[in-house]
Amino acid sequence: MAWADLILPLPLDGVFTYLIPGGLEHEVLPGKRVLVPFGSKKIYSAIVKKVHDTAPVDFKAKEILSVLDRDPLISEIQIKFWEWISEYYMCAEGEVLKAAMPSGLRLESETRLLPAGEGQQIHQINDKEALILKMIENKPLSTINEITVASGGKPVYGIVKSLIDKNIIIARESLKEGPKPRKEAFISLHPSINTEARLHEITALLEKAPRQLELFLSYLEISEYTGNNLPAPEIPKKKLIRNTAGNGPVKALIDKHILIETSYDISRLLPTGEDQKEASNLNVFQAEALENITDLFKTREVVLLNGITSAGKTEIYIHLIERELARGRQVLYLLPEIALTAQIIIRLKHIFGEKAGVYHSKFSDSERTEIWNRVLRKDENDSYSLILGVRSSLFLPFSDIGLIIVDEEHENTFKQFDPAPRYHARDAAIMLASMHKAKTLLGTATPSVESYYNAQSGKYGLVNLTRRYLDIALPSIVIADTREARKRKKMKSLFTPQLLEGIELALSKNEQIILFQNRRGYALYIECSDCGWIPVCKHCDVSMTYHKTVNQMVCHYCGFSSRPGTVCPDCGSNDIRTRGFGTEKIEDEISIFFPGVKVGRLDLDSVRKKRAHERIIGDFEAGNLDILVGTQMIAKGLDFSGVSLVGIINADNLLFFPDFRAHERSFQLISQVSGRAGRKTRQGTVIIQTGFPDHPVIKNILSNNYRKNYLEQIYERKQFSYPPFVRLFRIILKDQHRETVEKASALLAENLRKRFGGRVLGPEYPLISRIQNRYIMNIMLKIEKGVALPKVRNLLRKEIGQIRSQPGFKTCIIIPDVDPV
DNA sequence: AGCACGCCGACT
DNA sequence: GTCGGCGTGCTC
Repeated sequence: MAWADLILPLPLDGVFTYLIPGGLEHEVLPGKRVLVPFGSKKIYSAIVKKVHDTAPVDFKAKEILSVLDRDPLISEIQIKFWEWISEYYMCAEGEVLKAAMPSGLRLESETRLLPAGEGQQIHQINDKEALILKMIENKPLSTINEITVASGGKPVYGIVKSLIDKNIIIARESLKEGPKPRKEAFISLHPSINTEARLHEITALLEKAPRQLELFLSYLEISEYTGNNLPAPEIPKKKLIRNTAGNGPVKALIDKHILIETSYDISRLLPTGEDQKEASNLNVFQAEALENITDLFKTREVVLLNGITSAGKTEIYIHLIERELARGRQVLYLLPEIALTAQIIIRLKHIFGEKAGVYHSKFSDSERTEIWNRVLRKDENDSYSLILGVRSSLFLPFSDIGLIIVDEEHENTFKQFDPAPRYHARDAAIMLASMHKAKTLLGTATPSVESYYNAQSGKYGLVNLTRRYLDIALPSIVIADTREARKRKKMKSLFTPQLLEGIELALSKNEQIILFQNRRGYALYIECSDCGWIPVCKHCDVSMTYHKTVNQMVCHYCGFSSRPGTVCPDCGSNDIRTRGFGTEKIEDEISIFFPGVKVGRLDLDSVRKKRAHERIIGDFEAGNLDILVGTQMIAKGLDFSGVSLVGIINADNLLFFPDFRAHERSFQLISQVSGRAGRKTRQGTVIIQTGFPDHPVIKNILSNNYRKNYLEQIYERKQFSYPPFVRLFRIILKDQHRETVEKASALLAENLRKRFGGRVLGPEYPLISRIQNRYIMNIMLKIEKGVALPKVRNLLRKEIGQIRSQPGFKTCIIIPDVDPV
């Protein structure tokens, strides 16, 4: 056993074999991190995948420099899961590693070096080693990179390694490393001060130190402590010193043993124990659904819970989670980014307290590392056994999952697109669950066609929950025909008379309104009305969206922005107008039609700033806003009791989006948004503006008929060979030169057709044919059921490799995207 | 990905 | 004459 196959955090296929140096034989184990040299300069920390005794034949293995962990950091199941993701989604295992681990745990050439410290034997060291050692002694915690630079750019790892071997220096070990959790200081009274008499004594004692006295009294006031032999409450230090100058008095009182200061991890201070609530009792329909789920889990790995909005799915989840935790197993509750809101977090935190951890993309790396560690340390008192997280929380180091809940299962944001691995969190969750011998529950009001199909075919269990919690009436839906209104010249800007009346009525009754528009920005574009010139992004092939508040035109694909001129650069005309409309413009128009009304906006632009999202939602909840204008962000997981009207400004740009999922998505989105209307007591109203009131999807929405919509969709999918009847592979080609992508795509498509025939579609330019100066072409592969997928993948890999190896195509980026959404 | 090597154009 | 551009090959 002398070699180790390693996964390096690089987008390179396969593993890399390194020699295990003498002395490390028993330390190099699967799942541990090791430090290795790679290429001429770099040092990476890699994960050991396998240890073996097969000598490599066609290359000379380098040696592992050091082992970073005492115990494996990655379990066997995780390695298997990474392997599956990389195989299924056709990416390198290194790319999975990068997505899976917080970068804090992935030290690269940033590895810090330390002198080994006292009591070391004196070894013989040569001049070079002495020099490096000196550097490390002078500046402990230097990185390998820094030392390389300091020694004139010459590779130093050999020297570093021999110093590590001689135990003269050490690479900082994982056990000591990692970011410190953020702490918050709390102030309490010294335990000896616990009677009213003592309090009086202290007050007298502090007579001559007015500032300290003031502080002491202010503690008593805030904490409402009166001394009755009870322990004094801890209050946040921030709160105590808010009105005092500086830290001096606090320190003085601590020195006098009057106050004591304690620090806690901030993450433990999120809503916890004190107001912990019980899960509420289930109504008869929920109880029945719960029982059905339990029953189906006896025979199925996956159950789809199709529960309409407001049916109380979360309550059912809570009961299932409680049961699983009681069995000592872990639970993962996955939500799409936009649905993971404060509302749901607080609710679950109240019930599960410190057992529940939240994993969100907005967390800093140190917070992620902290969560990682708390999942890893199962069964310790600060460990998390329930994780509430976004798709990447699939990669947390669970050791024994009992249940994975995928809420809002139909959301396409569960599919990662940008960097590899391009995985679908719902599908990956099902795989992960099976590796843990756990069950998966998919929950949604509007199942994806794929999942519902699986439920119909018996592959998944299906549980319906059709009764709204407390029997709240469904909102009444009004279709406002924009074409008709336009014909009669009744349209006022973007609004039909129905919508304007609806808004007015709601406002008069002091009720709140949500307006949904699927586009952000002010205008979709600016146009010269004389020559038709439209400004386009100079890096991408899209027209620029005009944002009025900043007077900028912004490209929503690459973020490039520029200031619009007042004259057309093409023809010199100064008749430049805005066309189309986004959320910003609606916000603007509302204040014209309804002066004095308070309007808020919730879209990607308005929530860029940290906490802006919470602030806007909070304002709306508190009734400080009358109208909330937003994109799909408003559709998810929010529960506003004061809303009586939901307006959908333009359903048509959803319905006619050129994609085979457009109808499915329209139904889902409009249902979700509608669900925001009139939740608690009153019946709400939804007004949908469309030019096509007879469109089948609109009809299905009117009759609230998910099933009919599904049947229409599944029929189309079958007719035109789309998932779930076929499996899609999209191959994306990108290059800076139009000609290169076109030639490479044409050749790849031609070669693929030789193997797959008519299953190959394209190449085609996508809707946006150039992004960030790269031209893009897509080839689609439709593989019918029953064809062996590993074979397909191998052929695809081979053909892609074949194109990549040709001179002239070397610069072309070729990316397979499996099960694209 | 990141780095070295090597081959061509515009510069001190 | 050389500096630096990118196209290409390689990394255990």
